[in-house]
Amino acid sequence: MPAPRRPTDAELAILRVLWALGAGTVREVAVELRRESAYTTVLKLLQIMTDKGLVRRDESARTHVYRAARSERATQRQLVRDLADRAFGGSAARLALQALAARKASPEELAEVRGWLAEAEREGKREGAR
Amino acid sequence: MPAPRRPTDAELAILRVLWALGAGTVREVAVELRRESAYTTVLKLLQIMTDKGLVRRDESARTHVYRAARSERATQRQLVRDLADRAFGGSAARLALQALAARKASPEELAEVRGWLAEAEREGKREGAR
DNA sequence: ACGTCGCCACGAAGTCTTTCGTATAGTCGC
DNA sequence: GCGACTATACGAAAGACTTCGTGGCGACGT
Repeated sequence: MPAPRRPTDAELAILRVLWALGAGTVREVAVELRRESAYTTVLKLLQIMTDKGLVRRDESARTHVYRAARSERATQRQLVRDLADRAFGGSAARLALQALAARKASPEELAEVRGWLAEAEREGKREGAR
Repeated sequence: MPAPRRPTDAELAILRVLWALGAGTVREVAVELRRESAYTTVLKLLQIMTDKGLVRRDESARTHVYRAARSERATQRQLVRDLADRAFGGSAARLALQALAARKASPEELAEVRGWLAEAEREGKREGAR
């Protein structure tokens, strides 16, 4: 494996569908994106993505079935890291703060931030006491 | 202004230099990126970026001086929003959480998160009491 | 058996991004 | 004025991204 290149916009749109579906045929993905792309466009993209290793293809049936090669979470993490490097001097935390400032969060999201913060402070204290 | 398209990788690298310098000539930017690009490459990119409206150019002197058209913060915000839309279902908060999980934060950054959280909860409470 | 339909493979076009070489011209020192 | 050194402008090439048309092949109904 040479180097895991960052998925392009069109590839990401397809990955989103595959993550939601779990797995899907070309037609299923194309239907999901119906306004955006013709069938053969989706097919071509999936072929390219197979070559790149972004998706895996089950060819046992005549109609192939695709699934994302990496999890949504792992891909998100890669994209976040990439953006942090390109635009935030490598600081994911500063990226996070900018994201928090961008839009209002739901109560659930707030709770998650609270939980993360508590965890981070616990760790900080433990190291500080050493 | 038609629509502020997202800066490409090479453009972002140049913008980073301009933000750090405040303003700069082609040569100054090129020196900053010395290992990465030849002088004329930087020049060409700056010309393109001028057309796109990403930078502004002062031509009063023979040696032109460039500065970023939009602030670092505004650009970061645009990129965050863009990534949230493309990979996080539009939720900037979920993007933030992913970023927080990615790497360890410094005490200062922790404090900022704490401050943001306090603010967000104050607002939530006020709305809840209505 | 044959027409129709769905499926995959492939190629090609158009655009965008990035790179750099070459051309042209201003400026300074002598 | 001339040469050396700057500067900008422009064009071209190479690669990536995205789009879709065409062709061929198998499956299925009648």
